[in-house]
Order: sequence, then structure tokens, then C-alpha cells
Amino acid sequence: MKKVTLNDISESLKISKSTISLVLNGRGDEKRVSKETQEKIFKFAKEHNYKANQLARGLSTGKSDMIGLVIPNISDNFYARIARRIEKKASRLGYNVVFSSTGESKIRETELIQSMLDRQVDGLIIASTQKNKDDILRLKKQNFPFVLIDRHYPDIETNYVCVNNNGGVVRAVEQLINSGRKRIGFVSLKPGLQAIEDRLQGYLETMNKHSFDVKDGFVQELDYDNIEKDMPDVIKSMVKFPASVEGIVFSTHFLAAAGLRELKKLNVRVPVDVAIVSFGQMSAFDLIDPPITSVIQPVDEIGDNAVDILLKNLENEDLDFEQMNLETDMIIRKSCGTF
Amino acid sequence: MKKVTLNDISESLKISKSTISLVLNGRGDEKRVSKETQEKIFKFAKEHNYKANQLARGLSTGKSDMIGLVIPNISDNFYARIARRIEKKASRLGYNVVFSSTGESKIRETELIQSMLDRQVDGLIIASTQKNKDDILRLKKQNFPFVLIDRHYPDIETNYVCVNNNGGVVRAVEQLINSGRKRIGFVSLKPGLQAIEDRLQGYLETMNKHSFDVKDGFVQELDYDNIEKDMPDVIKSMVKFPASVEGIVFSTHFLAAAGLRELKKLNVRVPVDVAIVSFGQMSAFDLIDPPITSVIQPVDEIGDNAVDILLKNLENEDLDFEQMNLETDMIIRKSCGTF
DNA sequence: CAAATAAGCCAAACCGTTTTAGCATTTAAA
DNA sequence: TTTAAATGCTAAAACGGTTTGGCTTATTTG
Repeated sequence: MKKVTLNDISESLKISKSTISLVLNGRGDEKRVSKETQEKIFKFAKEHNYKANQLARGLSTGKSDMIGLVIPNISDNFYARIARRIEKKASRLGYNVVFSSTGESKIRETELIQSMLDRQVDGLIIASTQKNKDDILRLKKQNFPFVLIDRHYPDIETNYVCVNNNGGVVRAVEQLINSGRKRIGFVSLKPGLQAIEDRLQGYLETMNKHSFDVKDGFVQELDYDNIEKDMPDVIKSMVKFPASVEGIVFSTHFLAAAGLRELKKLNVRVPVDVAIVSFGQMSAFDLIDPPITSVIQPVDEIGDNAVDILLKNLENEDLDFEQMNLETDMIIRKSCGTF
Repeated sequence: MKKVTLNDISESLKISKSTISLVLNGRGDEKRVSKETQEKIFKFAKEHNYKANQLARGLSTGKSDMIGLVIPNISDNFYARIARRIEKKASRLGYNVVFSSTGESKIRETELIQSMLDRQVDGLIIASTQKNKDDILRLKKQNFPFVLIDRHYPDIETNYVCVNNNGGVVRAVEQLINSGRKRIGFVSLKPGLQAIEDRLQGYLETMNKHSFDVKDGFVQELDYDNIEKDMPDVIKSMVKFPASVEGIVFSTHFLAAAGLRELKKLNVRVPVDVAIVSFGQMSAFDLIDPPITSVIQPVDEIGDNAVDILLKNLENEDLDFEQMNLETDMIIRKSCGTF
């Protein structure tokens, strides 16, 4: 059962390819093809289950109806949820999505972007490693439609949909302060991401605003690839003199999980001894002992807006850049010591 | 900065397209193209950053170097992890992956498969809704390369990579029995999935083997779309007379989470009053109160094997079907009452 | 009734590759 | 010296669509 092509239909029906193509694309009336001819074509197409070859169509039209999604890691629930949202919306609008995970590697990111371009995707949605200014600049110079999500390059003007990281962390720290903590630590990732940088700033600002010292050891930065390995020492150092914190803000959900794991191993009582707040959530955070207070990122809105902006840019060449910093929400649970 | 094509190179260099294509595909020596000519071509290609248009190439070769991944939901961590693995392996071998989530809808699945075929993907990896025999049969009849994961159709011979669901649940139930429970319940999804059916069988068999009654209300089946809504009643009915279970096996990770949530609301002590085991895991299961005993599915192996089998089938038309039922593992934690 | 208009369809170019068969020319073998 | 083989490259078809300009007829219009 070989695939039926326009040529096949053309030969069987003795009607030219052009007419058939027009009709099947719904331009039959516009092009004044008679009802009978259209009937015949539609009938034959249904019966033989004709489906256009999208590669051929793409080659011809210069549009592939695919959008590329480049993210750090599809198995991270945060990105997976964004991906789901993007996919859903995109598919309603006739687009498929190709995805790839960079694993936070700049080289991979470069390769992946290139490979998507080779595939002729119509546009890109990228949660960049932020080590990759070159590629972003190149895309921009080529006027290729793309929108950054979650992470943007502050010194490059592009479309982006991010969250107010600073503000989210401010709320997290304030929450701990409200529950009476003064010696508050901040566990984060090694710098390199603007989002992470912003979160740190949010922490520092808030501490400063309340005139709380940021003592040695209050700020800890882990390497993305060695979180499991390094977390024990980090937590140990934070819960004893001289650091001895009363509260910790974790700058990502997985840091919070790993950190809590260690706190429990050390029999530190949360939140009595150390209260914690997570920036970012996990689906079981409400079931954990204690339930984790967390800053919620508006995942759905990120996905929706990214697609909206991208599609607008596909239709219209020269739009102004759109830059969104979505506000976070916060769910207060026991871990922050408020109750 | 328009894209450079073979034609452009051909015109600039006054060398035929064919030669250039050959050379850039590494067949220069084989086709006895002189060193100098090859040099010239490579040099020009680098300088002008030539990248082949994959649509055109695909049209010409009949291969797109894309594989399609059809799953219920990318934001479910189980599938996301499989997706990550598939993507990683596939990309090493030169393939990109297009994914789509069916949301357990048969219609969506049909659409998605069709759309991937239109896109000329070279092969498919499908975690089917299992309501879709027609499509699978069609793919099979067309001899299109595909492998089913997580769920297969028992009465259709295909490639598949699944897990031993029955065996996994047997272990789960045995574990509860070991910890002294006799009145054991099973919370699952409405039938429709073979995997779910197998899990139920595993439960029934084990209960039977130990001559434990499966009382009214011991087996509860929820609708995928109404888990949050229906779980409260389900759990309520199980913890009081006449059902009043001492242990529950949840047939998926998200059921376990939702179920535990209700148990806690009702102030049922886990595992003292009711011990629980989850089939399938979540990353925070070790942090939950109590930590959840769970049957672990070999996610990485599922992904790896699926890609392996698929690629073998891409190379070789007529291979025997491969069918794998991978064994599960189990992590024992407090929730099952063993400690 | 001639000219203009509309109706209905098609030929052919094009998108950017791959691939096969074969053409000159030079070199080696008989 | 003639023939055979090797060298180095190319023309052209094919993949399966889209799209534009235009060619016939029939129908109006003046």
C-alpha cells in the first residue's frame, strides 16, 4: 500500500496536479474549479486516503509548520509542564513541536539550535543555557523568529517570557522573616544564569533591607552536575556554627528536595530548627514532612505566552520585541514555620 | 543573510551540484573527486556556513531522520524521563524527535500518528492509549517501523518494551502481607489499559494465593480525568466498615500521591492504620511522611531498548518482532509498615 | 455580431537535495 | 598502435508538493 501522491491522483483522474493541489487546499472555489471536478478530486482523495507529504510541502512553501523547543531538560517537571502547554497550544494551531534537551551544555545548545534550523523549523522557543550569546545574536541578526523562556539575556533585546525571580525570592525571604527568622541562608546554583543571579539579588536585597547580616556561609552555590554529591557538606556547614542558620531559601525545587533530604539525615527539625522555602514547586511538596512552602512559577502562562508571541512573529516580520516578567505566586505550608 | 544552497555553491564555484553534494556527503573519495576540488568545496562551504536543507534532503532520500514520540502526557514525569532518554540516544545517532501528548484520547492519538506520518518520520515510538487498535494494525500492515512502550496490545504482534506489571504488583502485595496485613485494597484506574489490567490481576492472584478475601470495596477504580474529585470518597469508603483495609496498593504514582493526601486528611495513620505501596515512583517519595514504598519501573531501559529496537528496524525491513517485559524493582520505605 | 468577460483548467517553473548513468580525457596494458 | 581501464566530473531525473500566468471555450455585453 504505497503512499498516494498528487501525481498518482493526477494520472488516475486525468486532471492536472495544479488543479488537484488547489482543490485539496480549499482554494477550488477561489480558483473557479467546477463543483463536479472538486467532487471527483475530494472523493478520490478520501477513498485513497491521500495525505500531503509535509516535507515536500515544506520545501515548496518554505514553511515546515514545526516549532523547535530547546530546553535544559525535558525530564525536569518544570520544563516538561511548559512543554506540554506549548505542545497543546501549538498543535491546536497546526504546528508540531520538535524538542531537545541541552543538559545545560552550551555546545549542545548550539548543535541543537542548528539542527532545528536545518530542519527548517518556523520558529524557536528556547530556555537557553545563557552561555550562548553568539547563537542568540545570530538568530536575531537573521531575523529568525524566536522567543526565550525562563531565561533571557539582559544585554540582548529579544522576545522573552520569564518570571520575576527577584520578586519571588523577596517574598520567600520575607516569609521567613515574618516567622521570626533573622539568620537566613540561601542555597543556589553556581552563577551563570541570570535567573539565578536575580534570585540571589532578591535575597541580598531583602536581607539588607531588614539590616540582617549575610554571614559567611549563608550563601551557598552548588554545581548543577554535583548536587547530590555536594549537598551534604553544604547543609552541614549551614546548620552549625558559625553559620547556623534559622532559615533557608532554596533557589530551585530540586535544591529544596535535596536540601531537605540532608536536613532530615542530620535530624534537623524543620521548621523548628530551620525553616525553609523553595523557589519553584514539585507535585508532592504538599505531602512532604513538613509540607514545603514554595514560590510558584506560572508555568502555563509561560507556555501560552511563548507560543502566542512566537506565532505573532511568524505572521508578521517586524514586530516590536515583547518582554514579559510574570509574577510568581506563593503557597504557604508548614516548612516556613509560619504556623 | 540568505541561506546558502547547493545551487549557490555550484554557481560560485562553477562546479556541478552533483559533485558538491557528493563531496559534502563525504563520498568524494569514493567517487574519485580530486583533492583540489574537494578542498575548494569544503572551504567554500565552511566559509559560507552551508547547511543542507533537511526538508529537501528528506524529500529526496525518503528519510527524514526524525522519530516521532507519541505519549499520553509529557508532563507526567514517567513519560518525561523516558522521553529524555529516547531523545538523548536518538540524537547521538543523528535523529531528532518530535513528540506529542495524546491526553489518553483515542482521537488525538489517531491525529497525532497521522500527523507524524505526514511529517515523514522514519519511525514511531508510541505509548498508546490502547483504544486504538486500528491505527496500530494499519501501521503494521504498512510495515511502518514502530515500537510500543509501556502499553502494548496483547492480541497484536508488534515490537514492544513494557514492564512486568503483574510481577511488580505481586511484589507490592507480598510486601504488605509480609508486614502482617491481610485486608489489602487496590486503588487503580478504570480498565482500558492492559497494563492496568495486569496490575489488577497481580493483586487478585496474590490475594488468592494467600487465601485472603477480596471484599467488596477492596478494589477501587478511578476515572483518569477525575482523580482529584473522586479520591476522597474512594479513600473514605476503604478505611471504614465494611471495607476497612489495613493496606492499599496504588497502581500508579499519582494515585498514590492523591490517595495519601486523602488518608492524611482523614487522619489515618500511615502505615500504622493503613500501610501503602505505590506502583511507580515520584522523585520526592523518599521525603514524604511517611516515605513511600514503591515499585520502580526501569525508565532508562524502556527508553534505551525502544530506540535500539526502532533503529534496528529502520535499517532492516524484516526483523522478527521484539517483545520485552522488563522487570521492576522495589524500594522499601516506611509506608509499607515493614519497619 | 464582434468584442469583452467569465469560467474552467493546465503547463511549467520552482523549492533544495540525492543519485545514476555516462561523457571526455588521460593513462596503462596488450 | 590500438584497446582497455582509470580519472574526474556532470547532466538530468527524481522526490512531492505550490503557485503563477495563460490558454481554451462559453457566455455576456454593447
